[in-house]
Amino acid sequence: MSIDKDLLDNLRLELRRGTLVLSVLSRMNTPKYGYALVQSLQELGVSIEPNTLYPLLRRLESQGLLESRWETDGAKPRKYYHRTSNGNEIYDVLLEEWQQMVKAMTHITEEVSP
Amino acid sequence: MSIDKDLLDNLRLELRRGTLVLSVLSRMNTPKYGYALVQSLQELGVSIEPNTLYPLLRRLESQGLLESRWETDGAKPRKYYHRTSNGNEIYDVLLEEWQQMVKAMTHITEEVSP
DNA sequence: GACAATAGTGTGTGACGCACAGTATATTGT
DNA sequence: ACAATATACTGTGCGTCACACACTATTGTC
Repeated sequence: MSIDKDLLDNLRLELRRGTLVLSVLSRMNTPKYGYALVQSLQELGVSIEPNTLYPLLRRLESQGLLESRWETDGAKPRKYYHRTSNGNEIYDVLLEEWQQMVKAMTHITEEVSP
Repeated sequence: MSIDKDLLDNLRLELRRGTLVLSVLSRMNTPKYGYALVQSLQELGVSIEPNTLYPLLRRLESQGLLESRWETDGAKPRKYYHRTSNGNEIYDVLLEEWQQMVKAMTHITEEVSP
């Protein structure tokens, strides 16, 4: 029986929810702009489309975790984002949550069911 | 500045999506019924409400990953679930996905941003 | 001038954890 | 005997977000 690709893609997508926020916030201790962030996340093993990242950056800004400023000096205008102090706090707590979850998941998937 | 609890709860919930499927599937190599599963997941560090677990079990069955049968011998009728062969395959692949994700997340959150 | 790369915005959809509401029966406590 | 609690389950709607689709604009390369 072959695996249902649609179902697998769907489950994979559900696993990604939430972790993208953590990935992005982890990079934003120093200012970065969207296009370069796509590249550097890719290099670090987190594949994300521009169409997903730009709205995410804007949402995190509206939620008060990031703030932005335009750099228009160069050839192309770029919107730089960085974490706010609130974003720093939320990031720290979320990272802890993630680590607890990983421990729990490691424990439960290694425990043999009776 | 105090942390926005609502936002944190929301982000925490997003992190949970997907992992509950993995948690539940990990337990279903041997048949189990809903109420006991809530208890045993709780003991293994995965807190889940019955109102969340029962619909999840039914959804996984409709997706072909679990199948069920009623046990009506005892004092109370119980619906036992266990993984299908398709569910076994999906579980193995999803577990691998999760482990890749954990590695990527560990890498990216430990990497100091320039 | 055509095409690719760079850099961004706007909008709608599908899926799921959750909350709320509910049913039914057995067991325990008074 | 009756109330409270525990056990065991079903039904339904909502909020949220990663994604897909569509789009704009300018620079760089050939």
